[in-house]
Amino acid sequence: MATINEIAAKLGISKSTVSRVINNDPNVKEKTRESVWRVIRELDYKPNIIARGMITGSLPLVLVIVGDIQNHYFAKTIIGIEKVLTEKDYMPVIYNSMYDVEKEKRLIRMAKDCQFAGIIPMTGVRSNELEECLRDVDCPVVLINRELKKLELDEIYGDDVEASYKATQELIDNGHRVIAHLSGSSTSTVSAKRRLGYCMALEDNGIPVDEVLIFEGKLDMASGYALGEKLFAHSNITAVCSNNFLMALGVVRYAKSIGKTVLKDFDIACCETVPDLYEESAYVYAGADLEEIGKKATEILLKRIEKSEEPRQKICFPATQVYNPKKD
Amino acid sequence: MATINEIAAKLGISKSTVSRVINNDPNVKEKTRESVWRVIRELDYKPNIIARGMITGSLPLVLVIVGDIQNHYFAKTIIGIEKVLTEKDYMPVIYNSMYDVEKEKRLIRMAKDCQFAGIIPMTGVRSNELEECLRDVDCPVVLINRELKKLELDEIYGDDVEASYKATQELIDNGHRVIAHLSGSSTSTVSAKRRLGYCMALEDNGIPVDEVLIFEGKLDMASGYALGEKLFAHSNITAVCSNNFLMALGVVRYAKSIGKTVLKDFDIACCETVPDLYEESAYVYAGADLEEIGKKATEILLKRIEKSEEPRQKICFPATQVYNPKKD
DNA sequence: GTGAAAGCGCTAACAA
DNA sequence: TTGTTAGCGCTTTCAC
Repeated sequence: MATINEIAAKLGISKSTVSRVINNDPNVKEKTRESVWRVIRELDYKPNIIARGMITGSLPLVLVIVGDIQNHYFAKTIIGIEKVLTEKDYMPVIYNSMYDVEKEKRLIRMAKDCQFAGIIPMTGVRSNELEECLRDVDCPVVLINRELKKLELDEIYGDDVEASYKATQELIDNGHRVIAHLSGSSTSTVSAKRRLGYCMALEDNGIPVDEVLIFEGKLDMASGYALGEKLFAHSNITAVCSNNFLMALGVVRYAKSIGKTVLKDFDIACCETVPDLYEESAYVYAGADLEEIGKKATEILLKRIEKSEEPRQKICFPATQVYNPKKD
Repeated sequence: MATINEIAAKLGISKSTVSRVINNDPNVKEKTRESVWRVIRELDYKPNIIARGMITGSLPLVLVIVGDIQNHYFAKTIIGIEKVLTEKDYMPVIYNSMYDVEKEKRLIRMAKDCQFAGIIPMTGVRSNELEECLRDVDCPVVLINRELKKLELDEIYGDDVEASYKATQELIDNGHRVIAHLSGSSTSTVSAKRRLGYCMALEDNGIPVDEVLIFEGKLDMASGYALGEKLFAHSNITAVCSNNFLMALGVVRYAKSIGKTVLKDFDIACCETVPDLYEESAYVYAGADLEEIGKKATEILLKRIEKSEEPRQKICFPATQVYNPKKD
């Protein structure tokens, strides 16, 4: 690997000048600049990121923590993050925590030790310990879809209350009155908001909230399947407002196993956008544009990395993507 | 952040001794060692990974390239990789290429520039350019489920021919004779092998291979859905051997849209293990244990990073996980 | 416009 | 068993 020294030696100039050229310092004579670039190309020189990192104190790496990589909710957001990051020569480091706070803490510490340029935590788990951990890092942090009350961080999030409200409203519009809600853990901010939107929509339509109709589970398909069993034990339930798509899939799978069919025997809604193939399917849904959320968060993170002193931002993306198979 | 110098100063010893303690050099008096550790704890000292990296020439980061993070095939393997890696204080850097060779090349170059400790490419795309790119890196590389003929690299892979063979055999055992095959791109080694296993099983059972029954597509659900339409145009097809699970899901979804039901109207098999919730479902499948593959590959990579001079390894994991809903 | 020199935090010879 | 020294490749003063 060629170094800055070799280039300097080859041209009979000092390495400072070479460094200036690499870093686009204007104080270099045009001729010198050109000859340096020429040799850089000749020698296929690549700056040593680690050596540079030692001085600048950081590496061009951004840690992105997601709860479950198989969940399209995270996957779609990651697409947006990656687009912005790689464009600016930063490298996304995706970490799949499986909602395990200990794992997340461990990775954040590693990112700190490796002097990452930034961190984007995207899991919805509230956790004091994690908050402590995040307070200790010395790089910018932008939160996606989560709040950390004690920390003054930029926050980008979809309007989950609105999404859930709209999804529930669609079910009500379809004529349903006994609507179950599948919720995630109550320690998740996102889940809490979606539960709230569901309750608000019911109340605004004069339907009393019945706690018995709210089922709590994990956010995966298996959990949806398990809750499906409990849920259909209530013979009077005609619709389900599911926290997320994966759980909804699980419910539909269970329903099928007992001979019930979506749209015919019951309606089901998700409080988030669905994977592409399901965009015009039997699922009612309402949610924000996840890729845009990912992009926006990353843009803000990059600005912070470049030491922007803008005031703290809290950006809410409305639930613009709404679909109801019985309407559209 | 405390440094090695502060610790040395505080104890009135040299930084070399501190460095020795940190790196578990046996040539340190027990008393000295203890006092150093005490101060390390007092000052909450963390070694600067970047500074260390400058000397050792590498960072404790391993790049893992997958084609599609939403595909459980990759996700399951990643679980195994992450377990081994974090245990040894390495950090997994997952990159989701969406099967885009350009993106992969870019990330590999970044990993090289950042002096990553190792790379695990897991996409099945054959590509000369990628091969060039991988030849240039100076860290160990272990391949999962892919071959690079020109490079002498360790390779860990599931026996895809066997998986496909077994899956097809199960369909034949169920009485099928007109079995379609959904294949991935022919530039993918894995896809080519699965196609081969399908053909071999047919031939071994005296069923001539009919090219018309082989459909090529992308490896996602949408593609399966699209191919479903072509496929069911052949009214005589009674079973489908799908390259992967996502495509199979797509087919089943399309089938449903035209009123066809799995197990009743047709059988479908996947040449890989399925996500947990589908382990005892309507899908026939055969495949290797993906988590084990991930673990094994990572163990070998770690050994290479520690300069093990073992001969090159090619480890094949047989398709031990077989399921047929009509048998079990 | 350019160069010389210091130094980031650490490891690894070599010396004692 | 420990200390001294050099240096990894780069950026960044500070002179000139």
